[in-house]
Amino acid sequence: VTDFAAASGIEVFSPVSHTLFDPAEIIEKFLFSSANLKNGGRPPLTYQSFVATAGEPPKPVMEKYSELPPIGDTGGYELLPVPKLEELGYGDLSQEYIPPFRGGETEALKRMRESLQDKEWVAKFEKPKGDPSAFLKPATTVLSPYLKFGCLSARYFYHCIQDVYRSTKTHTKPPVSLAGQLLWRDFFYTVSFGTPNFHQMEGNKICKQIPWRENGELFVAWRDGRTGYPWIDAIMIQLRKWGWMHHLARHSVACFLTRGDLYIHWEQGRDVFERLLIDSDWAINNGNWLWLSCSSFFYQYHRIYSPISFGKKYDPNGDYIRHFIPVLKDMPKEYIYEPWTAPLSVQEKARCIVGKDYPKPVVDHEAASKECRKRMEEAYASNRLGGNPVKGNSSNSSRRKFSDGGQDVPDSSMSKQPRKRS
DNA sequence: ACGTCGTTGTACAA
DNA sequence: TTGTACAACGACGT
Repeated sequence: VTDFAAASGIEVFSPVSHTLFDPAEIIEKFLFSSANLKNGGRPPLTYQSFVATAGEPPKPVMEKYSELPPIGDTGGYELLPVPKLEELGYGDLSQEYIPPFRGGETEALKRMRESLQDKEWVAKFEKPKGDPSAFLKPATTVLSPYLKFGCLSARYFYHCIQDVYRSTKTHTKPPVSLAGQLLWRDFFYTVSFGTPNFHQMEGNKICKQIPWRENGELFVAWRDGRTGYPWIDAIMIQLRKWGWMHHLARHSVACFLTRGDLYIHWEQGRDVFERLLIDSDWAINNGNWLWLSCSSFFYQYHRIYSPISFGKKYDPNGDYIRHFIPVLKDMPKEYIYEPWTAPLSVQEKARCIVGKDYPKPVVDHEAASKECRKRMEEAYASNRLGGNPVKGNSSNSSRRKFSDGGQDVPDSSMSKQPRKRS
């Protein structure tokens, strides 16, 4: 677009303002950090090294906007109206269920202020401790869609959080703190910017090469919330209806689809999230799928979320499941996470016959997860044998590409390539 | 070359 | 609530 505009005499102004930091600058700084003189321009691949390199984010350029900035010289091209939903390919979605979130900057600022008002909550925020089954009042801010669409400035949000911290005695710290969540966002932007083919397994140097299984039937069951595991299905139905689920709920279903149970390619799950999430973000979505599938960033593939016990520990009564899967609403809590174990008389009384009103489980979690662990072990072993020279042996060929500005520099048509501030 | 440490597993014991 | 086995990865920094 930039090239086209330049060739057509259209003025282009691209400040870095969507993220806290300029990803290109972070990569540059990391290159010269003492321990990494020979890293070849690779972005920092751990959160810690990212935070250490990044330091404190710059202040927002402005805190108040009295009007939209003027549109520059369009070089004689006419301005088109904002496209309609149908033109964006969303005409087929029915409107029978209205999701609880509203768009826009006014809504974003209101939502942010409501969250930040509870200073103790902000100061004590710890991401892994949230309750993924909370849906009446979500355990997080749900500001991600507003950040994604530019309704809320990440820097403004960050500095408002810092203001709250200044007014409290103690506060949590990155990576778990609320401010730490914004740093995670920048972490994924930076790695995605500096990694060719970040959004796929093939040709992605930081991604484990894993022979995922093709299985259309299992994939569709997962996508449509028909796996027979109520916890998994409720999450996928919430995704379809709300376009949003709690972070740990996303973990549950992503693990289930990939290394935990179905052993299906993370790119397939990524596509579903990309399409249905109201906060879907190229860098963050791909980054988290790489993470959860143990393809990059995180490698403890024997740590598998249980589709039964994980949800149960937050919501033993199964209220979340009952809300999103009404057919299960009268299933006694003893069986709601495993309805196929309920005696037939119980199923009849609950008016929910497993296999008829609600699906039988598509896989046996015990057996499937065991098989997945084995497959992951094999995949990792073959990666070590040189299937994917992530490190070591072919150091030159794999590293030079980042630094010499050649063909493998991130494709500007794919990544949201930040420009230097002008 | 090697030690440290990593936002978010589970089941079980104490 | 905290600690342990399970079985053991890789980025980073010294």
